[in-house]
Amino acid sequence: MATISDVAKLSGLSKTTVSRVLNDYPHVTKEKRLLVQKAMEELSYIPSPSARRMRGQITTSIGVIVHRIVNPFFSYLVNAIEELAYENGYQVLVFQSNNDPEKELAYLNLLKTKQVDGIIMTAVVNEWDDLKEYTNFGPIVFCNEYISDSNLPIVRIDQVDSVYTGIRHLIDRGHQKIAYCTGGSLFEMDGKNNDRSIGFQKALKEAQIPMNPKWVFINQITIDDGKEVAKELISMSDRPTAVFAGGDEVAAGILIEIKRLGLRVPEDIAIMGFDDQPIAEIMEPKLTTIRQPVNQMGEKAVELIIGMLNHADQKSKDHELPTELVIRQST
Amino acid sequence: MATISDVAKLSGLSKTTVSRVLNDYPHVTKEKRLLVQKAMEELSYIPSPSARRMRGQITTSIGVIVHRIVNPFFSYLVNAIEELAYENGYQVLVFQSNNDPEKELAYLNLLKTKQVDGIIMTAVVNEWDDLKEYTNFGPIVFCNEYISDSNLPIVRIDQVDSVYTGIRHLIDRGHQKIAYCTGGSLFEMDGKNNDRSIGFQKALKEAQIPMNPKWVFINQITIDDGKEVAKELISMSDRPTAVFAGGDEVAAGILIEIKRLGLRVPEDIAIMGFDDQPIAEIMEPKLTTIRQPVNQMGEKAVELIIGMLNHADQKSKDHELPTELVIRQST
DNA sequence: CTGAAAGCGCTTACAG
DNA sequence: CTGAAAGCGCTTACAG
Repeated sequence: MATISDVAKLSGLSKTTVSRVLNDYPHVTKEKRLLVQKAMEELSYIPSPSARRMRGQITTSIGVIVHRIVNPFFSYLVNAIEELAYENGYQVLVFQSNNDPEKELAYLNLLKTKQVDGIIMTAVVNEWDDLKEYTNFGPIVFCNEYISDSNLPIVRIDQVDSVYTGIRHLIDRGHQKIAYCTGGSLFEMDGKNNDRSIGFQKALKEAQIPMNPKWVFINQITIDDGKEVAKELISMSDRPTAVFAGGDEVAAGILIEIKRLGLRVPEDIAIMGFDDQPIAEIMEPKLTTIRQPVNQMGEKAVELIIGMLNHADQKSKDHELPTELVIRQST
Repeated sequence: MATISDVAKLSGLSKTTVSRVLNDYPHVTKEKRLLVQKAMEELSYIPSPSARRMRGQITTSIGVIVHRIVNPFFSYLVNAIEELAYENGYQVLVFQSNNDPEKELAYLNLLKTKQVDGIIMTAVVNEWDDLKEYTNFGPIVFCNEYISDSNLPIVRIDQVDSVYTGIRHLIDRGHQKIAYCTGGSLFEMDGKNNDRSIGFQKALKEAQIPMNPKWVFINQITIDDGKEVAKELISMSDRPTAVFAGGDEVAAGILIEIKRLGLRVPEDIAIMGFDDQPIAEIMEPKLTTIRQPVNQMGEKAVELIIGMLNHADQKSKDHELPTELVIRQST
């Protein structure tokens, strides 16, 4: 590997000058600049990122914290992030927090040690109090999940309104008994799941439907979780006629199990999901769902991070992207 | 951030000694070692990876080249890799080559610049001649796709036998007209897809069934690709009675479209997939498929890379993991 | 506009 | 067993 010294030697100039053309420093004469560039070309010189990093300079990697990469919503998000990052010369590290606060902190710690230059949090499990110290060590952006009560930029959809719209759709279809599945837990006071449940309650209240706590299912994430929900639903004496799931995987699980148990969708129980993952199109009947603009979300987050790395001012903190109610056959 | 000098100062010892305890160098007295450790603790010292990297030493990141992360087979592979890597203190970078040879080389180039310490290639698009120069710059391991005619370690399943078993299953069910979908292209002389087609031809030959080139579909990867295949299949005057797809996504696409067009599976056309992705269980009828041990594959690859980074000898080049024929309802 | 020198945080001969 | 010093490949005051 050629080093900066080799380039300096070959071009007959100093390392300083070479470094200057490397970093687009203004005051270098055209002739010297060309000499240097020619030498770099000839030696197929690539500056050592480790050395540059150590000097606290240019950086080229972004960490993305997800709950789990095998959830299609997250893999599509990572896909969008990786593609735009690549175009900008950045590499992407995948961090699976798997709902473990310790793991999340361990990943954030990589910001301290300059292993990554910035972090996109698409999942968040710690409290803001435990998170905020890391903001001193590099840019952090929320994308998907978030803590409103923070000073970080947020890329998100309007959770309140999206869920409100979904529940309204169910109500418009004549449903009064509506079950609700969330990936979150009880007692969240901030963030995505909290906003969603506000949307849920708003729609119910508006239609003067009392909420039945027995029909609320927390910590529901996977297809298998959905199957369990379906079993519970069916065993109830007072059974809901519709169920809203916070993710298409859970919705799919419910759908599969309900059909297996001999009931019809949507006639006996209507089901709607969230995200609009490929699976929504595959189910029979096809899932009604709320489409998230996953590519735009990922791209916006990359844009923000790179902007912050270049010390651009963040004009606005909140970046809200539009969702869309996709009505198919399950409602 | 505390540096090695801070630790040296606080412990009253030299940087050399601190560095030695950091790297488990043998000849340090217990007392001094404890002094150093106490100082490190007190300062919550974390060695700078950039600096260590620059000295050509300990490294902590592994790149994984995949075709595209949104393919569930790859996201499960990355999941397994990330988890084991995390346990060993390594970070994982996701590189999507997206079938682009240039991108693949750009990623491999990160090995040269020490941005990653090793690379797991789960996808490979370049020829060995263009790849081999990179082997000088750090460990590379094939996992999933591979080039047999190379000197790199390979983690793989027995492609020949797996496909052979699949096709045999179809033949045993009475099928003689069998279509074949592969993600590869024609004229591949080495690697996964070549081995698969050997398995395909072996099974046919053994049953004395001539191969019909019209029933071979190349470059088939996504659900949408599968739908197209189904349309073509159905429009044929001499139509196959069974189709083998090299991935569950393609198989799912075929299944969906065939049903939509009013034919029955497996009565009119039997379908089998490959991988055993979650989607296989979701389809109706459920997909018969070949299960790949995706977790084991990812873990084995990490194990090999870390071993190589620690300069352990690679005893064997080939690591073959078992597959399983999972018979469900689509055949 | 250009360069010599110091320094980033480590490791590694070399010497004792 | 331990340490002073050189060096990894860069950047950045400082000086001219």
